[in-house]
Formats: sequence, C-alpha cells, structure tokens
Amino acid sequence: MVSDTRSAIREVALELFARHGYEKTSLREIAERLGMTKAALYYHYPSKQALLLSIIEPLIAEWKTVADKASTRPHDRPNVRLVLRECLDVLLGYRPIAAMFTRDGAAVLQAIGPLYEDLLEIMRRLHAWLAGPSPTTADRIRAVAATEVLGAALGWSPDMVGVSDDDLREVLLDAALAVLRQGGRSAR
Amino acid sequence: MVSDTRSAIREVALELFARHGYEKTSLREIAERLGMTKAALYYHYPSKQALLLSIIEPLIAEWKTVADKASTRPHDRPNVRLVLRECLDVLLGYRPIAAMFTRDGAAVLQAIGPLYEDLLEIMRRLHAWLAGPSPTTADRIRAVAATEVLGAALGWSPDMVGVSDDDLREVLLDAALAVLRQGGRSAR
DNA sequence: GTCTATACCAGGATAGAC
DNA sequence: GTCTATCCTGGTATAGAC
Repeated sequence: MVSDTRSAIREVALELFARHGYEKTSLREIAERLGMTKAALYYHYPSKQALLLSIIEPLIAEWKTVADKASTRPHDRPNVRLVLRECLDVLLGYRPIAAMFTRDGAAVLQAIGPLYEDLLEIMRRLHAWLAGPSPTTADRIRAVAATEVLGAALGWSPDMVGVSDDDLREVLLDAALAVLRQGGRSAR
Repeated sequence: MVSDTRSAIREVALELFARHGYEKTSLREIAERLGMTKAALYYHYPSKQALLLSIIEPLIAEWKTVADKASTRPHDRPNVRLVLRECLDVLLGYRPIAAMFTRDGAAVLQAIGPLYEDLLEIMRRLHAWLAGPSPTTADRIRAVAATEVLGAALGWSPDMVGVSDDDLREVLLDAALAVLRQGGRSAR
C-alpha cells in the first residue's frame, strides 16, 4: 500500500493532538507509539509545527475550495443555503481536525505560519460573500455569527454528544440562515 | 494601596497571555517585565497554571451567577432575551479573558483543572434552560448554537475590528434569539 | 533513504541561602 | 519576599550507522 511512515505518523499525531492537545503531546510520546525515536520523526518532518501543519493543510484547502466556489455564485437565497451547507460538510468531514482549531487555536495559528494570512483571507472572503453586496455593519456581524453557528457542530459541549450528523446538518443550517435573515432585506 | 505584587503579576500575565498565547508566554518573560526572576514568581503562585487560573476565575464566577439567576426564572420570551443579554455582557465585560478561552482552549481547560467539571455543569445548566422545558434534540442543538453566536463578540475575526460594543450587543442578541426561535414553538 | 545516539538549549519547577 | 543553583522534560540539530 502507499500508506507509508509519514501517514502513520500523521495518524498517531492527530489522535494524540486531538485527545491531549497539541502542546501537551510530546514528540517522544508520538515516537514511542510508532516504535521509533524522537529523532526519527525529524527525518520525516522538520519540526513539530510542520507535522501539525501537514495535518491541518487538507482542511484549509477544502475551506479555500468552498470560498472560491462561493465567489463565483450570485448571492441569492438558494446559494446562501448551498454555501453554508458546504461549510458544514467540510466541518463535519474533517471533524477531528476542525475541532483542533477551536481547541488549540493559538498553537494552530502558530503552526500554519505563512498560511495564516491565506486563512484569514479565505475567511474574509467567505464572510464578505455571506454578508451580501454593500453590507451594513450589522450584516457583517451576522455573517461572522452565522459561521460561528456552524462551529457548534464541532461539539466540544457535552450537550452535543450522541447527536447525529444529520440532525446537526439540518438544525444548524436553518439556524445559520435564520441569523443571516435577521437583516430583514432577505437576500435578493 | 492594596494592589500588591500579585495583582501586578496577574496584570502583566494577562497582557502577555492575551497577546502571545498561554504556552508561548514564558515565566521568565513575565518575571523580566516585573524586574524579578522566575523563581520569585513561584513565591506568589505555585505554578503557571495556577496563575492562569487566578486570571480566569472571576469570569467563571460571573458565568455561574448568570446561570444561577437563569434557573430561577420562567422560560418565556422576555426572560430568554434577558439571559442572553446577561451572557453577552459577561463576555464583553471580560473580553480579553474570555478571548483566551477561545484562543487557548486546551491550556485553559488544563489550568482550571478541578473547576472544569463546575464549568461544564454551568454551561450544561445554561444550555438546558435555553433549550426550554422538555426540549427536542433540535432544541438542544439550537441552545448550543445560540451561545456560540454570542461568542462572535470575542472578535478573533479581522472582519470584526472596529465594531462597537453596542452594535455587537444589539445584532448578536437578535441573532441568538433568531436561532432559538427557529423551533417554531416560540417559547411558551 | 531510514534511523540511532547524543548533545544543546529553553522552559517549568524546587531547594535553600539571604 | 527575592535570589542562585539545580533538575527534568521537551523541541531541536547533527553525526554517523545501516
């Protein structure tokens, strides 16, 4: 199979990062799980941050795809729903990784380093699109709040255990739409 | 004045934690700012986590007050608005500290240690109250999403710079209410 | 190309002198 | 109440075995 050492490292790292947090997970711990030494990891990844980055990257790429596609679409009701749904699907599809963003925000931002500006830009475009054309301040706040609603899917809260993805999808989508529509001007 | 060394330490620590994140801030850095050594800090606080905890504690206490007061009130429309408003006021009043929760989640959870269960309980009660009596799964998801909306006030997003507290208060309050009312059964 | 051994430095923590 | 000295752990760098 193609799955080599690097994939194995990423897999173990993701599991430990997700469980104990990035900073609380040592390279020694990861190495031991794989039956190798700390230094061996350095052959495959130049740093702990680079390892984290390799795990995070696919999520950022997905996120960018969603933002890119959104930009090409007119801002009308069905499209707003569609875009929000795509955001939600990314979050749910990469749940353990996305959860690290909310859990280890500081570490993740450090790790993505140069990509940080890219991510801000992606979110900025997404928010701008969701806020609609010539948005008021309130529209911009609502756009951010709407994406925040979707973040509830990441389920750090014990009130969310045992809730199915389908329930989350349906309820959060409508909730996010409700936030945006508070504007009254209901997307044109 | 009463403001002794301990307050000075907390003040400097909060500033650095807020700016560089908890893990990226070293005790040496804090000590140097205050013209003392690392070890001196240990006379005042038994650990870095304890220092963080002392900063976080007031916020948790406020949060608990809000949850306690909510429990005593009937779940009707004006009260839901009132409770959400109180939550928002806590967030805005302790903004730099509250922002650390979202930014350094993992570190904060570690730090509050024994208080972690208390905090979960507080949030559980708040969510339960917001979800209303005999809630459906959807109601429970909406309750979590509504509190998530309020978190948008913490403004990690560059789209939120330069937005006034008053604008945030008004827009986010209505947005959170819109999420809850998606239930159709509009609080009885 | 893959890994081990080893050393280095920074950061949190502790003991004991002043 | 503050300092010096010390310890341990963790991320990092490099030399070299296979």
